[in-house]
Amino acid sequence: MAKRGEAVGERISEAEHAVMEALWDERPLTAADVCDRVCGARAWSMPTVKTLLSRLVTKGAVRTEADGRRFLYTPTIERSDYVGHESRRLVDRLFGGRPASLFAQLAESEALTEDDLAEIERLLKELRS
Amino acid sequence: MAKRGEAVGERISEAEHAVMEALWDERPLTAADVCDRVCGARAWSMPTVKTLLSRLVTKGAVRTEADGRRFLYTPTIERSDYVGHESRRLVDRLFGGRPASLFAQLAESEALTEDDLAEIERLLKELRS
DNA sequence: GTCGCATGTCTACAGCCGTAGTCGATGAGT
DNA sequence: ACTCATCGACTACGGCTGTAGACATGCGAC
Repeated sequence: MAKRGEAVGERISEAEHAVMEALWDERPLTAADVCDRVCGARAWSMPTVKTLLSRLVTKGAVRTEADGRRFLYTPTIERSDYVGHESRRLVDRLFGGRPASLFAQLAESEALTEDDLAEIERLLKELRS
Repeated sequence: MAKRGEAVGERISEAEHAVMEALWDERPLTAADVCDRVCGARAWSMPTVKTLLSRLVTKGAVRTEADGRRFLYTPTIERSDYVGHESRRLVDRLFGGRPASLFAQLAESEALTEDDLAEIERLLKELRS
């Protein structure tokens, strides 16, 4: 069994992630706001969004703030942290922790466009400065 | 609901992935062989491995071949395909499909060692040749 | 003051995942 | 031939995930 994380370490599922994206895009949001942003794309109903939000609150990834009788939801973890965490997880799981292997994989599978290459080159130079 | 893939498109879970790694490392293997390779690290029992193997067979990720009364298990999908698929999934989900953003993220979070940078630089040059 | 609508909570339920036990069949040794 | 160890198949079960219905409650309009 995977180790159970502490405060912010709970795994965020795919559906929950969609809700997080909405909250990262703009915060705070009410449940209705979130539904406006995701119910179209995922064909969800309000109850579904409510469930996901409360699960996220339970997991500690989202915080609520009372606003009259309703809640305003705010993410407690930042997108960059989440993204960084997930990226490292992938690199560890599939590339033995070596980011260069990931890069090689992307290159080999021709997933890199000329723009990507140029951008990466630019970043590399920047890092070397 | 996520779309249900056809022949080889079924999602492979984390535990199943560990079994796949063993099979990618050497094939074909019997269930006992697989257990030898993973039961230590994951503290699994034989029945667990058997279950995972049959689920993988059901999902079409592993093929069996009779050998007397036992089975020899062989992966039907290659590791590089799986790894490429998962990488692209991550890039799509978290980086808007732009690999350069992934790279930027890794750089920013200081997940790149000097060796990684050198290696990536080398690969870049190679691609440009 | 009453009624309805908006909102969160609780409950539900099927399917997948992690983990494992049990059982029937079958090949191997005696 | 008989027994025993193996091996796969079937069954199990609690937890998580995706999805949603029912319900209580309380603000806002009249």
